[in-house]
Amino acid sequence: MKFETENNELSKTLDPKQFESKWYNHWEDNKYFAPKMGKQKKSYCIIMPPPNVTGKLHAGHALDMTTQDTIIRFKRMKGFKTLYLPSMDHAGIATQSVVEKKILEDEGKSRKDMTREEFLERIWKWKDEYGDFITKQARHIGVSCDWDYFVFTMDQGPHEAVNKVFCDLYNEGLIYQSNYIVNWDPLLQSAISDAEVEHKEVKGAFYHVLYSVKDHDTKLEIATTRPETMLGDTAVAVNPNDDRFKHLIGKTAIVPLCNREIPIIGDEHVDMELGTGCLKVTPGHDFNDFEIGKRHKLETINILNSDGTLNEYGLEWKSMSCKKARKLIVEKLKELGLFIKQHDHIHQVGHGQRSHVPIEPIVSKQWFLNVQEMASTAVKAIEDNKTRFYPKGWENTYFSWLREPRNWCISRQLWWGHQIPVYYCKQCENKWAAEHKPECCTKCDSKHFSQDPDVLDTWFSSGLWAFSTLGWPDKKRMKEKSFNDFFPTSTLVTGYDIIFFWVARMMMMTLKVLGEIPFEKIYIHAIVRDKLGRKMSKSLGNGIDPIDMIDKYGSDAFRFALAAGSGYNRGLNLDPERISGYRNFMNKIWNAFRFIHPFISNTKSKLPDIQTLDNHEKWILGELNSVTLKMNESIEEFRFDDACNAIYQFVYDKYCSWFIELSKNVLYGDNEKSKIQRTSVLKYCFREIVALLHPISPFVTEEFWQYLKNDGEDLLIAQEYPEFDEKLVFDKDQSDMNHFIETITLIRNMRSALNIKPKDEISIELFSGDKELLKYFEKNKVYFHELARVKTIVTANKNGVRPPKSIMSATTNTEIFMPLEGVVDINEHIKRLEKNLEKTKKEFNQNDKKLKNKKFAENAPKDVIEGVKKKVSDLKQKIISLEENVKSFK
RNA sequence: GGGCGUUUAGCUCAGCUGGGAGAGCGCUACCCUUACAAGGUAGAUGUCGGGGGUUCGAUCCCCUCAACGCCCACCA
Repeated sequence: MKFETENNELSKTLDPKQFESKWYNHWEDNKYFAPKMGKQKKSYCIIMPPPNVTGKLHAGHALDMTTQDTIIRFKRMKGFKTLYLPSMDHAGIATQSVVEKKILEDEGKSRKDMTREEFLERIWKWKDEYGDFITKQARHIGVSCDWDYFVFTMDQGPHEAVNKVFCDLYNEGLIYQSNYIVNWDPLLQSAISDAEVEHKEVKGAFYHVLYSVKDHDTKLEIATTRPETMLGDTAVAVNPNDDRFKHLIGKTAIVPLCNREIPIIGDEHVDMELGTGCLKVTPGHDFNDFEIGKRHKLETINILNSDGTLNEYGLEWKSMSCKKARKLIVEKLKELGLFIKQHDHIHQVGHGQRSHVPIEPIVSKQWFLNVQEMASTAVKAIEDNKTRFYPKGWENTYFSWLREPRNWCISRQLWWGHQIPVYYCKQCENKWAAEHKPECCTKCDSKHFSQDPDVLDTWFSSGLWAFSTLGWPDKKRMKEKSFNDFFPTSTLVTGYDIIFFWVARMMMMTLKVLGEIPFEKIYIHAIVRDKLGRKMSKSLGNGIDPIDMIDKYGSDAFRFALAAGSGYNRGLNLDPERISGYRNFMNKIWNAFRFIHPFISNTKSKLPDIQTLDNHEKWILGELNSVTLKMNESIEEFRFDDACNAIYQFVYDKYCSWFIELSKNVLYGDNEKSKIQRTSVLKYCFREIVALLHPISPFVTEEFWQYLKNDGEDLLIAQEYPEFDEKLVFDKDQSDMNHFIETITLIRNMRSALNIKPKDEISIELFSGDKELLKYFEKNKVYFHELARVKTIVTANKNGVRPPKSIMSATTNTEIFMPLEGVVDINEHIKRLEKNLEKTKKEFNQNDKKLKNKKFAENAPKDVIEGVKKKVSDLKQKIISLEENVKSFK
């Protein structure tokens, strides 16, 4: 027992470091995380959204993992066969950049100085070295995943899944190669998908330039934000309904600078109101223009190199960046007198999600996945409630992405990733897809063939994650991993920022490949921000490092803070102060435990016979029972905030503040029988508290369990989760106790207001119309002394004679009189009484008015009317007694 | 340009299908009372963003305005 000091006493403060890693190792080493069939005879599976291999645990991961682990531990205790499957993503672009940068820094070598094989070897080496850093950190969070199931997206299993799916979709014609305009990231020098483009507001300008018309003396004024792309213009377009220009359709315009002759065409797309009504068409570098180009069979000219600089079409500006060229070209146009004017223009420009540089629309040969049909199937699955979003509102985000999908560009010009399994024969120009590297060409048997150099978008393999992690497509592996038990998985837990990156794609791919939904529920949690609601970022330096927090406050407190902030909200503003608050909470529980510890060692954990329970015991068990219900319901529907509040309040306000305090008298008293009974109730409640809390804060609760468990009982992680019990509902005891608490609080309030020293004892007289309640007070005389230092107490019916010259206060059903003793500031007391009176009268009037309102009486439901009636009569009584007391002093 | 969301105590937020507003932290006063000062007891504070409407009754429903935030959209 590590907590005991030299004197064999438990230390006053809880030190999480004493047991966190101890318990994690113990759980892991003894296979407590492995799926095991429990009483539910059903399984429950969550797949961890794979963190990037380059990653360091950030607050978002911590929230992700905490909510997942809470659900898993809850379900495990409920008796489900649970699997929390840990995984990791190769994160193509991110990882390749990191490693490239590192090699450049260390050795001054770029990727181009190496062969593909050499480079990949280096990445794998890097991955082996740093790759499981994040999984080590995850253990500090306490994730109860079965590490035997760990999968990396580049492992053999997922690789086979990727290849199989690719080939099937290819053979079905859904994966195709096409020359199409794509988002080109000039820094990565790769195509990226639409989802990876972020639009940012950029201050630019409209440049007005003159194009001359061949054999015609008019000049066309064209407005553009990108004058440099005129070098790739292959048409000028006007709206065919535009009277200003329609006579020019069919004529030829001449592009300045390169003097290319291009047709003037009519296209409805041109907005007559915008710019000058004349549009330069650059099919090679603009999405709209590309479409126009297709419609009019225009030539497509690519004026850019893969790094975003101008190529030979750039003439004298060749090899310059677009930005630089733009400036010089504008100057040149000015010289030539072709420049009219420019004015500022703020517009949205696409930037690479990873590289943060402006993306260039470029026409290139890429692989695409036709998602049209898959998308509508995925929409339907949610519409039909086959899978549900929690909170439901996120459906809209999902739908908005899937209802107008553009085909997914899945090829990336990178080396790190799943290489596209398409092969090209050098002999016969055959092209085919194959799951396994072929021996020879499928047509001509030639051994001279090459594989497509591109790799797949990282999200392609992630899209298969719901089933490739469980062994698919290999029958043997699927059996080993109990595929049939765990697929479809139960709940997907993730942030809203990847609803379309990941959730939508898993839905599409899984429905397509297996014809089933990937998961039954989708819980979308908040995005973690700093306490001011700002995104955590490196540049702001406002990031919260989970490991720091765990170090400072303990994993349990950190987890509790995250859970307490998680419900159906979209943002979680994490303030370290809060974590520290919950650290205090953990310490509070610890000290409650320290108090009961000496009494419970020889006590049974079993609940005593209900018949023998006294009022206070029934009360606490009733309260415990409600909390149990609340916790079960809340976790079930992902309202972790409610669950945390419920247990927090129970522990602080019920168990510690009242039950333990009320128990002292019993425990230090002489009645052995009551003592034993009270001890077992204290212990029983504490065991339940610890069990209820375990899914949220696993370490400290497991530690407590060691002191609480019976001989032969397993660890807490393997115990059953408490359930609501109808036998433990005690309404009468609950309401009596509430009156009691109210009365005690009021007496304390009076003491405090009158500046009576905490140690001084007082006498009081209680008047009430409720005989039962008076009896209850009589029975609890001793506690008035314990809790409010009341020396003598007299109870009387409300018709009794009030003591003269007494300080008075009242709840709605009890009047409290405190005879004057010593020097008390009467004026102060009268002031207080009058304030109270005013407040009570106001409340009375409000309710009375309502009652007198005919329409209220006609329309309001009976129970509401009854409630108001009762309130009015109680308040009236209270007013009378307050007034009398005021009078007695005047 | 579309869509979504937020606006409740000093701060961060809860308030389910309408019956008179809550929590945590912070703050104030008094207490080192033998579980806990990472604590105890008591206390203060809100025109529930503005305006209008429906209703006997609105923080909750409808309309409108405002502020802030997020997402989507092909850069004329």
